Amino acid sequence: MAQDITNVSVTKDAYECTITVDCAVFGFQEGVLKLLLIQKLAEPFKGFWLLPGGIMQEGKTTEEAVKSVLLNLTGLKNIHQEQVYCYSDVNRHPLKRVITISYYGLINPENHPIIKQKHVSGVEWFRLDELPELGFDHEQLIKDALNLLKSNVEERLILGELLPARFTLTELQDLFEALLDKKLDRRNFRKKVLQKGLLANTGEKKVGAKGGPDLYTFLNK
Amino acid sequence: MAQDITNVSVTKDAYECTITVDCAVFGFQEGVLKLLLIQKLAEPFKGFWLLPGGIMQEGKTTEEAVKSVLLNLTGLKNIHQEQVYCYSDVNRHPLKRVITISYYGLINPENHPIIKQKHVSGVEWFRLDELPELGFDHEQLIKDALNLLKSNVEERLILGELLPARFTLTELQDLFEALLDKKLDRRNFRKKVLQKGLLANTGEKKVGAKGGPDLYTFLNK
DNA sequence: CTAAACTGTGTATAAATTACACAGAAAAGA
DNA sequence: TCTTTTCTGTGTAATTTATACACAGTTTAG
Repeated sequence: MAQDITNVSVTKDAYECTITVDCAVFGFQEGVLKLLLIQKLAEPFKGFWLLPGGIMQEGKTTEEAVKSVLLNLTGLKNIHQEQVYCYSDVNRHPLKRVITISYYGLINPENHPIIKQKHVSGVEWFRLDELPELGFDHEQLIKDALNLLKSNVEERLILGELLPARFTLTELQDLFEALLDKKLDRRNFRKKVLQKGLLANTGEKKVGAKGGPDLYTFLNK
Repeated sequence: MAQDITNVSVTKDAYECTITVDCAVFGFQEGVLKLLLIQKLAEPFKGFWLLPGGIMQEGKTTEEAVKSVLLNLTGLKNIHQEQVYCYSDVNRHPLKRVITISYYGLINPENHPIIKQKHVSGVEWFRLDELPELGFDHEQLIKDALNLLKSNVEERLILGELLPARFTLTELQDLFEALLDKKLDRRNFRKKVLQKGLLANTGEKKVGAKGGPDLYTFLNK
């Protein structure tokens, strides 16, 4: 019953399989959290909306593959990304066996114009409560990505590129409220995020804003 | 500058790469947390101690690959396992490009005798503070696995197979103290774990133990 | 220069966490 | 069998953390 070593050790002729990456790109737009989806032009799942995704090319890391995929499908570049999970069910893709590493990204859509590339029939931002029917197991990937996003935001203040280099605490709070989908008390919110020790008051004030709010930055970044 | 669709879409001839899995098997033995390592019989890293690991075979999920690898190298079977992270650096393996999905497992060594298989020169439990020099990037994998283990234990009471079906709160606390590497107050510990709502008092007492401690079980398992 | 909209702050209350001690139950040993 | 030892189970006071809440000062808009 014991199997041979060739079954587990890495050899030149070891079984290989295609690696794909999918990326849930979240954008904060008009005060609400949205998700970027593409519409497929070709089978499988032609016409369905999906997370942007694709194969990892030779010599690339999965992180580099995510960058390449996003550029090729949506025109997006320079996206902060976090790894979510590896999905390896055998029948995830109808054409051939693939393993998928999923990521999420966080961007400010104003800084990242999306440019539909020729091999997709649509690229659009969707409100999270108005998602269309999705292909593959992408509902699950989105759910998992959103959970990780929330815990990264709340516990580690990981906000990707949603904030400019210098920002006000109100801008930060608005973000929190949209991402976590709940209203927060201003004074308590400030106490909480400041005592994490990740923020520094620049001593400068934002001009052109009522009240003259202080500008903050992230300390270790 | 825009790349062609063939670079990202899944096709029959899409680039493929070997998938490996590594598993940090933690065991709770003699009141202390240990890690199971194997010693390699062949290059690369011949003679080095490593996490048990190996390739994913055709038609298997990564979870199944972990099971197969553990059986083939250590004789272990039926191990609770949790996915940790996917490592995709291009030069992780000297023989060829591989992508590694890492897992951790938690077992009670008394229930799982380890049987050195013929293609490894050693299989041993090591105390975490007495780990030998390790091959590959396994120091990093262990660090990441241990972090996830701790947060899974503390937040979600995920204890794998370290506990029998029915156990006393003292047994649970001893586990916590070993896994988290700190001393806990008995009364406060009880309040905390009980209010998670994951445990049920069976109403029975453990026989053969002083004090006649109550036996508990996990509710949803 | 007045009105409107925003910022920054402190305190009292509630909730959660921590520190701490003793009586009862079972086993071990005389 | 009874005395000692070792373990279990529990409550409360003190501290820390989280929550609810209001007003005076600053800036833009008109």
